[in-house]
Amino acid sequence: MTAQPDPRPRTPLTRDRVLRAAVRMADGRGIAAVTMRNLAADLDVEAMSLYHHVPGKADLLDGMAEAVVAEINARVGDSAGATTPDTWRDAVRTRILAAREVMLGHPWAPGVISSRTTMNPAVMRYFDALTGQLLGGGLPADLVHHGLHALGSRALGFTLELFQTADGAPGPDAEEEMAQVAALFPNVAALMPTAVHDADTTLGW
Amino acid sequence: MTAQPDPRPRTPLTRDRVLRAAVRMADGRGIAAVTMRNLAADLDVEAMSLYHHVPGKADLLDGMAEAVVAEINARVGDSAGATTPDTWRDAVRTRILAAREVMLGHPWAPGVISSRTTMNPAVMRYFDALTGQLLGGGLPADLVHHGLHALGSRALGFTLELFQTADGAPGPDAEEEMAQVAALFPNVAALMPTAVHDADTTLGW
DNA sequence: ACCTGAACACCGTTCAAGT
DNA sequence: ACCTGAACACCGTTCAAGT
Repeated sequence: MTAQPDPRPRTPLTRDRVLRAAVRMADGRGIAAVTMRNLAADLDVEAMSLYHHVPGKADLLDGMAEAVVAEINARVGDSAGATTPDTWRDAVRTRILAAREVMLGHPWAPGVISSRTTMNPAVMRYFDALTGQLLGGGLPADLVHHGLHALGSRALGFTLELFQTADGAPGPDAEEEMAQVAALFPNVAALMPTAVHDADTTLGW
Repeated sequence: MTAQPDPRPRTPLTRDRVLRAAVRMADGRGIAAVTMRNLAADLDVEAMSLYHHVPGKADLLDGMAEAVVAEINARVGDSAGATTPDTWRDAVRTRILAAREVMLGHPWAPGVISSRTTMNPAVMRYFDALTGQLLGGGLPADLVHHGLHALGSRALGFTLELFQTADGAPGPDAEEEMAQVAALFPNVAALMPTAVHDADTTLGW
């Protein structure tokens, strides 16, 4: 018997399907695995087919960043309405925690988002809503502006960690390492007792 | 006449020479031009020779980041001594302005520094000195710790800009674009008058 | 010890051709 | 319109060989 061609035509490729597959692949196998070729294979398609739905790799990354922030926007949803001087603190806090939670599900997103140099609509929408909530709270415009700068990436729920040891998890001789670091960098070492208690509040990178 | 071989042996390759060439190349031709092959050609050497002085591309980037921060440390130099409650503000300000100035000479550095995930000694030294100056000023440890977090990359003299239009320079129809943005994102637009006056205080990216 | 040439296993992307 | 195969012009890196 000869093989029958599959009667059901496979679901057609779409920019949206491509982006969704890219996000899923980054979640599961890391951002480095997201190559045009891998992504195509994952979609059972030739690499070059992707170019009919996405202009190129750069646009793919832009789209992935946008998809994640859109996920945040969707989660905050209609609860992101107007604020008053009484309610803005909770509203902003809720928003940023939502962002943080979404980022935790896409650990590659902070890196990708901050590597994109051009603004994207979802991020714009996010910051616009956040700004609206701050202004609604009665904060003067210049304070809001400087506040957003001061918040930096924390406004999107993540922190760019400058401090990070070479080996992620503390090894068996962590104490000895600590002692060496303390000797070389006494001032930073003096901060350690303070730093430990909220070590779990930062989102890695 | 037959060509005589150059009697002077060329200056031997060195990790330091490799890093210096990489920094110079990134300054002049952008970080994207810094490939192992380009770098080797620049040094009149075969690409594979680099691997005798640098373990790989990742280490090269680490080294470049370290070189730039070391340049900052060297510039601040001995003026980075002890502070008192009276002097710490000026000292910290001077330090950060020095960092900023060095970064302006290496526009690729912020991107590279924040893309490196492991700590490097020069950055550590920088933060240790900064921490020392803050503690010397009499600030309590927990405030210093949170302050460093709040400062984020600004402590190193640069800001990760989230806002940036697709086309760097404002084009001829910038006003029309502005109007469209304002309509879509009214809250951010409300910040514009505040934002303009210090537009030149941010270090691009 | 240091440098080289060739090769390997990848990239993103273009092009001409298929359906 | 959408997808394909082959090819182009690159990457970083390994290896065996030269000096």
